[in-house]
Amino acid sequence: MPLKPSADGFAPTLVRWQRAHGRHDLPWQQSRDPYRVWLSEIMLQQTQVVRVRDYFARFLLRFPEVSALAQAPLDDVLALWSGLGYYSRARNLHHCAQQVMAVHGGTFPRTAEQLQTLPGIGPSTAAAIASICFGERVAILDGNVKRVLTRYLGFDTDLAMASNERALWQEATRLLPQTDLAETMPRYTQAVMDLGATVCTARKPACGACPLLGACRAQALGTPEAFPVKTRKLKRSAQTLWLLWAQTHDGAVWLSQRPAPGVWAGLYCLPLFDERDALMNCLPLALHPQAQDQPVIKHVLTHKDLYLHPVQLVMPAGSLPQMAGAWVSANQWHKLGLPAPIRKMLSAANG
DNA sequence: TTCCAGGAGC
DNA sequence: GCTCCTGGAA
Repeated sequence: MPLKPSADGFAPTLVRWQRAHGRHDLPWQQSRDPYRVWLSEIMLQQTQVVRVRDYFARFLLRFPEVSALAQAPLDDVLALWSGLGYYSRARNLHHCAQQVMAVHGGTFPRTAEQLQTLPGIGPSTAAAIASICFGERVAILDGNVKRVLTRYLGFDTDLAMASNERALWQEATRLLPQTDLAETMPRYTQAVMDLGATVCTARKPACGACPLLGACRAQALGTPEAFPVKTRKLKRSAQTLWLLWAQTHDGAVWLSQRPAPGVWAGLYCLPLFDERDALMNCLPLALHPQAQDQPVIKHVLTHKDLYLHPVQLVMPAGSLPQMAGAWVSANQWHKLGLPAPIRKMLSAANG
């Protein structure tokens, strides 16, 4: 008997499907320890599973529990996070660990409502932790789930409007399991994430392998890829930045820490300038002939194209007193938190 | 080369 | 409503 796009049968179908066809081998699935689930959920925000695996393992090795993370210097956390992107997540992660220690006595709160008060934990992440670890009946609504639900329901209003997003959240709550919550909620939450990641994909969804086949509105319409509907007014601007790439003969580079708000906040970076003149004005005149413009690197952010112009300068050791920063030896900068394009550029030049 | 997925904070 | 990053797919 085919399902109707109603609440009946939706959750049980997904729970059964998860048992047989969901993912069970992810490292953070081996326990319902809130620390591990929290750590993985923060890393999985805006980031694919394949990229998270190694970072998760390294973090857990270095910080086996929340107290270790709370005690670590922020620089260590950023260094370990380097390359994963969206560095405010790392700063919030650290801040959250400290708050769990200071405010909650080292134990994560057990409800989504309380979890949401912690830094870096929004409504969806709070629901993920509360449902997986504590069986609370709360709905996650990340990108995967929006896709699954809008397709299943044929939900075709614009999610860019807050009222429509709220309506979808209500639908998500209506579709949750009704019974045996301690047992079904963790598996249901995992099921919608798994279905969105492996079957109900953004492009070329594998409708033939979907347990909701026959009940899904979008599949019946033949236009699954038309969901979810979200108008975006993304105007991407361009910005040129000049990088002072000062290097000694033995491979040390001049690095300074990025200020708190803005791109790459808290990371170590080559000094950045808006204009080439501003960069050159920070150098002694005698060094100007040594300056060599390197090929432009294009680095794309969500809504900004960065054009990075490195100006390389090999010079004797000695300080560059006109600007903040320090010489960092090749052994040391490898271990620092660096933006991905900077790390890549330095590594290509120095092996 | 361009396009795109992916939540929280402010 | 705007800001934040990256790598893989098209």
